[in-house]
Amino acid sequence: MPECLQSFKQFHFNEAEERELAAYAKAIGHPARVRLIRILAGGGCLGSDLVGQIGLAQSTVSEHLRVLKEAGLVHAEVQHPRTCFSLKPEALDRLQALLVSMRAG
Amino acid sequence: MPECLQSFKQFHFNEAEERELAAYAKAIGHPARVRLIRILAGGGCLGSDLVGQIGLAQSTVSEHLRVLKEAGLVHAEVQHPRTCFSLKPEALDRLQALLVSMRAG
DNA sequence: AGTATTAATCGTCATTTTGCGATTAACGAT
DNA sequence: ATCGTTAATCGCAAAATGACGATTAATACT
Repeated sequence: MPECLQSFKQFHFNEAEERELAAYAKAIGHPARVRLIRILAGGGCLGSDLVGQIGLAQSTVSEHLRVLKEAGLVHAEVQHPRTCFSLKPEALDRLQALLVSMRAG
Repeated sequence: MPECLQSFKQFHFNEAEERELAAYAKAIGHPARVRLIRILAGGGCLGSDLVGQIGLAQSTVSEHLRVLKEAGLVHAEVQHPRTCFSLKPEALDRLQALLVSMRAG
């Protein structure tokens, strides 16, 4: 079915957006991080019951959370001994928008 | 703003879907692959003008295409000396649906 | 049979990622 | 001042990824 005859087409690449989308996707690209997002999407946040919910060591969960924070998907609010993690919905909105625009371009 | 008091909530994880979403995201999680998808979304397919469009070696582009194929995002149809690559829109539909359900769960 | 073209594969190297245990830092409570 | 609790960080090992040049495979055309 594919026509294969658009070799000549001009593409206007938005390199910044491409990197932005890739960064979001990369952050989500691990089952443990998908699960973390799933949990955090299910309402506010929790300390590190996250560690309990996922079958991984505390340091490993912390690292995954770091990745998510670095990508801007998750926010951390320190509260005394524990920290409160929460999703940043705007980031997921943005990701979805980037996905759409990638297809429609 | 986050309430941080849902430690007790029960989560029904769909591990298969989590891995599925992570796999899609991981495949997209590289700028070169985002660009490949962008190009392929812009109509049918092309041989390896792809190599020209992206500033990478032929073997590298081939590897990125392999990743995209393995993730089910791209289809390859061999035509004599050259191969015709095309997007699989169902896969992107599925990815978007998984993203939505991850947020709403 | 021999040539040209194109994608895939191989081998290699450097870098990054994943995971763990152990340690550290912060800070409220005793 | 000491004790708990919790998250972050430090090393470290194993594995995966990204990139390249070189080689191979497949197949139309001479």
